[in-house]
Amino acid sequence: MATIRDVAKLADVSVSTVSRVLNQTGYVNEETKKKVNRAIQQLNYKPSQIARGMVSGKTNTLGLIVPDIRNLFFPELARAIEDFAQKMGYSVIICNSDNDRAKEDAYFQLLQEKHIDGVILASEVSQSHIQTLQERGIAFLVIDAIVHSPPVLSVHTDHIHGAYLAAAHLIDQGYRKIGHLRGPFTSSTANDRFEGYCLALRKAGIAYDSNLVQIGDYQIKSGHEAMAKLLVMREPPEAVFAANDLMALGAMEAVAEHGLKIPDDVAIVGFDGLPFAAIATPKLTTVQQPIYEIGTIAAQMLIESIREPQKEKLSVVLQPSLVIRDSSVRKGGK
Amino acid sequence: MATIRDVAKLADVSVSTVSRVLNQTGYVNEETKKKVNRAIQQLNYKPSQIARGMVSGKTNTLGLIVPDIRNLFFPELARAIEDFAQKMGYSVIICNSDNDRAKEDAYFQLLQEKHIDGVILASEVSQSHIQTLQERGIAFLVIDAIVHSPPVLSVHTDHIHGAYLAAAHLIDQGYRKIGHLRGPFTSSTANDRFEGYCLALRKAGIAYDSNLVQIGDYQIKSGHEAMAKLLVMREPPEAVFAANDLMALGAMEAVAEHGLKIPDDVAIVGFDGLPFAAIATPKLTTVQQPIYEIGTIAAQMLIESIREPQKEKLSVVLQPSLVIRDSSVRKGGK
DNA sequence: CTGGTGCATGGTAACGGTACCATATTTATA
DNA sequence: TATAAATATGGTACCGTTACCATGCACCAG
Repeated sequence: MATIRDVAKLADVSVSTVSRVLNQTGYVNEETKKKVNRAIQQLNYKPSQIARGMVSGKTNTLGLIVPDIRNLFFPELARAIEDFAQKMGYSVIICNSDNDRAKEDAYFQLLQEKHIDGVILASEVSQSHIQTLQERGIAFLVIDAIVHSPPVLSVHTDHIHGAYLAAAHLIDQGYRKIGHLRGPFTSSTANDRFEGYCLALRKAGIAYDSNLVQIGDYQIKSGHEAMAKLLVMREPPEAVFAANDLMALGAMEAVAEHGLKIPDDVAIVGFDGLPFAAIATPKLTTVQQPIYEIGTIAAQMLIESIREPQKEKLSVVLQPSLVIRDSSVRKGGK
Repeated sequence: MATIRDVAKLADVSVSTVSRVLNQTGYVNEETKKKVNRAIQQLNYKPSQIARGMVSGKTNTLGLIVPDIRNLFFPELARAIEDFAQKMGYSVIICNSDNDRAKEDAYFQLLQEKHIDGVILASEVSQSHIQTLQERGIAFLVIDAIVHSPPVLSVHTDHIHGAYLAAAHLIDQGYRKIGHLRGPFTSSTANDRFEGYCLALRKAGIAYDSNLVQIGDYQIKSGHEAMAKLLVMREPPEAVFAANDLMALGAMEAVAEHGLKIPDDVAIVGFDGLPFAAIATPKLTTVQQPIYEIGTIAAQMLIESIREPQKEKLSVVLQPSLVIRDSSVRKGGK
């Protein structure tokens, strides 16, 4: 690999001059500039980002920590982040944490050793890792997570409002006995979505019935099981709001197994707006999260914060929207 | 950030000694080692991978070029690669090429500037990029692609055999008039799958009928359109082998729109074995690619090749398997 | 007693850039 | 015409490591 010194020699100038041409700083004569560029071309010279990083302390690299890139929410998010980052001259290293403390620790070690400029945390966040980042002065941003310490960059969806829209839609369709398949108590999004569900009921004057709320873990199987429990009740709900699309899908399977029809016997609404919701049978009504937008904004805010560290740490909330499809609308009306 | 000099000063030894402790090279007295480790702990010192890269020319970083991480095949692949890489001390930078030449060029520029140790190409590969990598001495491996130049590391699925399994299965079910929704001519996997389809027909003594073969682009919509064309024929096929699961899904939609039932009126088989195939309605019979395994083997081979560049460049072929579900099996038999 | 060998440690030149200072030379300004 | 300002270029320390060489000491064999 050619170095800046090779270029300097070939162009018969000093390394300083080459550096100036490269970075467009200081004064360089037009003729000289051409000479240098010719040499660069000729040697197919590419400045080493490692050496640059050595001097500047910057690597133009971001870390993205997700639980598992295979979870359908994350490829879309990763794509958005990568798109924006690439446009701004950053590359993205992906880290699958599995929400596992040991793995996270290993990644944090790595990100520090590699002098990553910033991190997007789309996984669960532990207080101690946040602290590490703050102490080390590494820029970071959390997605959909609650952080108790001082102001921190964050982006989230308004899960409460989204869940409210979902439940209100079912109420609007005439249902009164509405079940909810909620996510784990440890998940703030699950708690928010549950809250939105309660809010809609309260607003409609419907009494909360804890028997209608089942707990799952955001996976298909748990949705299946939770729904099965509801279906064996003496008076099962006629409509169910699942806390995410995966659980909604599991619920749909359970309903089919019980020989019931969606939406005629049971209406179902999901949450997330993953692509498969549109192609499920029947097509799933769901609360659409603006995933790509979340990713873009996250990347944008993070990069801004890297470039102007003293700037105020903002928190952005995005609104989801209800996408009404077949799974929640009876053909002949209620 | 503490440097090796800070550690040396605190431990009252030379940087050489600290370096020796860090890398476990040369002689270091037990006592001294302890003293140094204590200093490292105390300062929370992490050796800079940038500085190390500066000296060694290695970055312990891999590039993964995919068309689009949102294509369901790739998250699984990426996860496998990342898992193995992480275990071996490498990080992975993802690049979405969109099979776009300009974007690929930009990434290649980047990977060179960042001194990436190796690249996995799961996107289309241009001859000139291969050449660049070879000239620069950057290790690389291609997945599911044909490379015409000298031996190159590669992993692929036996698409011909997989497609053969799919078509043979339909023949086995008693179908004789079997359609095929193929992928683009520019895709070697599409050509292979088409070949496997032809092979099965030939073996069963069924004449090839070009009217039964429609072309798509591996997306849902094209599967839908291609299937629609087949359904309006005077004598539409009773069974269709779609070149991937996405097109199979589109085909299923088209069948439903025509008021026909799967598998009673039309049997369908897909290819890839993506998660949603198992949860589609009806559940889709498909040729399962060992995606995670492909990724693991790819990462393993690439890292080996980085560490021993002179080693022979191997080509590994993995066998897919047919997963028979509801979309291709008539309840009462044919 | 001399010299080789194993152990332990230190000093310092790279690696490939950038930043900063020094030194012309030309041009504009008082 | 003297002097400042703008233009153009070169020299080199430094970023944080590692690799390599040098040095010193203890021990043992000849």
